[in-house]
Order: sequence, then structure tokens, then C-alpha cells
Amino acid sequence: MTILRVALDVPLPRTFDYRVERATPADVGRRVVVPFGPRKLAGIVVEVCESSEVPPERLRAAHALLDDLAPLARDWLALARFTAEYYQRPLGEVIHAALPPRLRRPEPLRLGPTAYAITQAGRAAIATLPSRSLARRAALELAAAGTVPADSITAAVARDLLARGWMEPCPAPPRTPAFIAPHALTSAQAAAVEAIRAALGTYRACLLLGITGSGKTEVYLHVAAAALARGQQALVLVPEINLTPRLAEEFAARFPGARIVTLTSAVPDTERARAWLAVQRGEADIVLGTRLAVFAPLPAPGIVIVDEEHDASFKQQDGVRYSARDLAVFRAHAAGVPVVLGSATPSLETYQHALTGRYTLLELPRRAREGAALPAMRLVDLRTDPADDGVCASLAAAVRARLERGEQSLLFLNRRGYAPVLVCGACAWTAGCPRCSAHLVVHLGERALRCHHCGHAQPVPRACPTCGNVDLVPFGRGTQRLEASVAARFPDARVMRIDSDSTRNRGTWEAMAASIRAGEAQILIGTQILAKGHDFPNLTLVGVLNADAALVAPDYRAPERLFAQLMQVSGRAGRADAPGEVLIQTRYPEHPLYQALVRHDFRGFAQRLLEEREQAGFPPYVYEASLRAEARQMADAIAFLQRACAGAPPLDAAVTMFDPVPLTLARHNAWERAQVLLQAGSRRALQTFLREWSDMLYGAKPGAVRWHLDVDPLEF
DNA sequence: AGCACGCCGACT
DNA sequence: GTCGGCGTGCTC
Repeated sequence: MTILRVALDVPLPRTFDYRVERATPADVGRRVVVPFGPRKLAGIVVEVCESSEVPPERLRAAHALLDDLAPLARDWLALARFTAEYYQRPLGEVIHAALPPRLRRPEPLRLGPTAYAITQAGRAAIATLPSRSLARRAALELAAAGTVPADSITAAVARDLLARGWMEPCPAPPRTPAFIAPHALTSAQAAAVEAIRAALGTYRACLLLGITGSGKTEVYLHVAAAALARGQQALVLVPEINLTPRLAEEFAARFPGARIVTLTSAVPDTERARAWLAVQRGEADIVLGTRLAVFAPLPAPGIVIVDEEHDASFKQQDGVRYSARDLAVFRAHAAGVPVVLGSATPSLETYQHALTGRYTLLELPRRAREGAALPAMRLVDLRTDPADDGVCASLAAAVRARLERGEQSLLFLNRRGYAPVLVCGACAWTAGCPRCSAHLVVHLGERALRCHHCGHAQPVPRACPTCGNVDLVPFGRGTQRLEASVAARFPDARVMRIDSDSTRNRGTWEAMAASIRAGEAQILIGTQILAKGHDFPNLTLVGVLNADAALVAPDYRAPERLFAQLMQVSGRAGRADAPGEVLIQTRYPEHPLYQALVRHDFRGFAQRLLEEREQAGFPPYVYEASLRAEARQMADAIAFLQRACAGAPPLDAAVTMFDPVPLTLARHNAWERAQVLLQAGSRRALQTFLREWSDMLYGAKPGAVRWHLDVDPLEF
């Protein structure tokens, strides 16, 4: 009897065996539809074997092996298997999380052809087409000149021309990607490119450490070109979905004739499935995307690039909690190709590897553009120059000077809304979210209180619900409030606020960026969203308003995030010929973080943080994992964790287990959350422990508690 | 995770 | 008398 071992998208830590008429090892990686209880599910064959541990009478027959997809390659399955083992999740869950949504469903995927060619009849028909048949004529003329990619004509036209026999499906045309290098590399860029190019064909991890404007992208482009020249593909991961269109355009402009595929969650399902299949068939030269693109089924990756590798969004925060950056390194290692991790402010984990020589350190110490200086960083002491409506006198003067010179200023405040808290002036009541342990944020425009963690919204109350006082005071400052006070202070200036509220509707952000570049705004007020990606050549001043808040955060990663954020936002200043200036308002100008920042000294800052981490026993000197529990009542979550700890397998000496504690944001979406932290000096010891513990946890009944393991957690 | 089965309250 | 509440148990 032939048995299929099938990975299914269920939260059970095992595969399932099914009877099948005939199957061979070549069927491994194929999609299969199987009965599962009363349901019908799509799974992936991970093994074909002759016998099963399951008693024969319990084995059911598989419904059908599908061939809408070429079998998933062995190296892809190995990546999925590694992910499942490392992050302690069932293989089926990992495989299905890595597949595009359309391929998770049991219905066979029916996609039209990828390209069309013209027929003899079609050639003859061009001349006879009525003049009003514009779309059909255009399609036929395109086809007469070569082939028509399916995505360049509408489905209706394609159907019509196929029905008339004027066009026929054909395979995607062969590509001859070229590479355009319009200007010479700086010597640092050239050295980096050379080092990476020399490593092509072997595994090598490189940290490309380069400040904003040092031309990391140019290095990516050149090494991608080198991989393409070997007949291989490039995989490029970026943190932000907003950054993909621009980067895709940039790659397209530089690689004429290449097929560049974007894989992000913003790509509609059908297109994503089509793109995924094109990648699998080897029709994509460059795959560009967010963290999920790390699972793109490239047949012959030649290089893997992770831009802004320190960015927390590479870590998936639900479901399979993988780090796309770490998987990118694993993938490069397994494929025997170089991986480039680029950042101005790398994660301490990566930086530490570069210091020990495990990763190759490639540095771009200067801005690439001739004469473009680093911005001058100044700390403004709020104790001697107090803020008035959030902005101190020296920053206000600097803004005024920009207005007079016709240049732009950016005021950076990483806090959306009007005010972060609403307080009762009489009894000190504050408006809290009913579902989260967080304050509701005042949004004045919509006259609403909103929770930034769960999305809960309610009208602003007229009076205090506890004492009836009508004097409710918005306390603190968000971008909306800053916008209002700045507009009042500079009544003749054009002020524009950029945050995820003002850019809600898609497309607006691109439009806003264009109008900023066109000079429609003189003072920009923005959050994080402004710090990334777009360059504004006329922007010469960045003012940072409330950075100190992050200095007192309980999270030990807060300083490194703050440093990265401030480096990134200061990189917005003075990119073109005009020199930039960055003013940071602070009450702690002597703080080592700010001192390192004004010197643009990431390496000094990182060295210091690494010493602190080593002293305190934090990553990268230890490896961490946490068991989290969520329940309606905190007591239930804690009790679950206590039981889990009591029943845990014996601890290796290298592994330390801490007591259950509530998360920093203890209540989220009406779930009370707690966790047990594990630290270990050895990754292997931690993995061994987690494997046994998770077997045990999957075996126990959780009751009303939801739980998961997070390996290399970023949130506490 | 689904989905069914299984026993106890308010409705045609 | 039944529709349906969600507790618990299973899925090759």
C-alpha cells in the first residue's frame, strides 16, 4: 500500500497519512486534497512511503493529487521544515503560511496563460479590423511584434481574440536582462560590490553598514546584476510595504528586459498566485518584497539581500512568528549563496556577528554624492530653552530661517492623534480602552477617542464618567495638536501633517510625497512614516520633539530602536546640495545615546550597548524564547503558565526559566496576556528544551487559554 | 483551527 | 415541543 504523508494547515504538531492508489517520490511537494474529519482540505505531500504507524482501518484515501502547481522543490520544503522546527510550529502551518492564499484552498488553481502569441489568422485580421476596435487592434499589433504578457491586456480582449483564433497561448518569452550603471561607484561601494561578487556561488553573510545616502541601494543593484549574469535570481527583502513600489521602479529602470516580481500582502490574491508561480518557473529575475517574500520559490537564487535588516517588521508577530531576516540567512546558507544585510544601524545581533568575523563587515562611511555632507546634529537643552507648545525657541528660530530661505522643515513627533490621554481636571480619571490596558488617544478631527492597539473608537465624552465634571483636558501632544499649534505660530506657512491617519487612503501618500517635493508644504509634521524611503531635496531641517520618552521605556531594546529611528529621520535632512541640520529637543543632552548620535557614531554606540548587554545577560549574549498565554482572566493565564512550568522537562544548566509575568501591554483586545521568559547560553540547549516542552504543551488541554511560543521574541 | 456532538434555556 | 448556547473532543 502506498501512503502519502501530508502536511495540513491545522495547529497539530504532526503530519497525516492517507492511502493513495499510486504515488512515487516525485510526488513529494505536490498539492493534495484530502478528507479531514468532516472537512476537505488542501495539503502538501511531504513524504511518500509504504507503511504507516496509523492502523490501516483509520487511514482514509486521499481525494486527489493536484497538478496546478509543480511540486514544491526539496530546498523549499527544507526551508519550511527548518522554520517549523526552529519556531516550534507544525510543518503544515508553516507551509501554508508560506504559500500564497490561493494555494491554501482545496480548489484547483485555474490561471490563464501567462502570454499570448499571434496566429496567421490574427496577422491577416489586423488589416480588416474596424477602426473602432482599438483595444483588439492594440493587442494584435503588440502580439505581431512579439508576445503579449497576459497582464498587459484585459481578460475580455484576450477571450475574444482567443475565440476568434487570432491569438494563442504561448510560454512566457525568454528574457535578456541587461543592467544599466549610469555612474561610477565610489571606492567604498566598489569595494563592497567586489567583496560580495567574489563570494557568489558560496555562502557568505555580509553586513553592509552604510549611513543614509551612502548608496547601499547601488550596491544591491550591482550585486543583483552579478547574480543575474550567472543565470541566477536575486531575492530582495525590504521592511515596509510602502517601499516596494519605489524600489521595484528603481530596479525596473536599471534592469531593462528583466522580470521583476513584487511579493507583498498588498498584491491581490490572484496576482500573487500568478507571481508566485512565475517565480517558481524561473520566470522572475528579481523578487522583491516584504518578509513573506523570504518564502518565494526561487529555483536558483544567486543572492539574498535584506535592506534595513534591523527593522522589527521582519519579525512576524502572529501565527508562525518567524524572522524573515534570520530565515534569509538560513536560506542563503542552504543555497550556498551570499546574503547582504544592509543598514545604517544594524541590529546588535548582526553587528556582533560582524565584529567576531562570522559576518563580513563592509562599510560605506560617506555619503555617495560628491560634497553631500552629513547633517549637523545639535542637542537643544529643554531645561534652558523650554518648549512652548512643544517647540523650543531655538527650533522655532531654525524653522523661521528655513521659511525665509524657502527651504523645508520637518518636525518629527512619533505620536499620532491630538493628545495621547484625556484627563478629568477634577478627579484625575483618564480615558482607558475597554479592551486594552492602554489610554485612548484623542482624535479631535473625528471627535473620537481611539485605541491605537485594538482600533476601538468611541465619541469624546462630554463629562467625566466618574465625577460628572465637564472639564476634560486633552493631556500631552500628538501630531494633530502640533499641527494646530505650529499653524498658529507660523500663520503664513503651509503646514502639512504626514502620519498614518492623514495618509489613510492608499495612493495619497505617493501624492503627498510628490506635492511635498513640488514645494507645496513648508513645514512638515510627521511620524515614523516620514522617516523612511522618500527623499525631499529641499528639506534642510529636522526637529525631533519628544525623543526622551523612549529613553525611559522598560524594553531593553528601546535605545537601539530610538537610535535607529533618529538616524533614519536625520537622514531626511540635507540630501541635495543644501546642508542639513538636525535639532533634537531633550532634557538629557549629556545622555550617551545622544552624544553618540551627534557624532554619527553607530559603532561607538553599539559597542557600549553590547557591553551593557553582556553585563546584564541579554541578547546577543543569550538566546531567548517565551511562552505566552492569553485568557479572559489574568489569573487563568498565569495559572496556565505556572502549570506549564511545573510540568516542564528538566532544565538544562544552560537554560534559565523566569516566573510568569503579565506582558507590558497586559490586556489586548480583551485578552489578558502573560508570559514566561527563557534565556539560554546555548541555542542548541534552548532548542532541545523547547522541542520537548512544546510536545508536552500540545499534549495538554489548554482549557480557555490560548498559548504560543515565541522564539527570539522582540515584544515583551 | 474548524466542526460535530451534546446536553440545558426562551421562542414559533 | 424545537432553535441554539458554547463546553469538550477529534481530526490520518
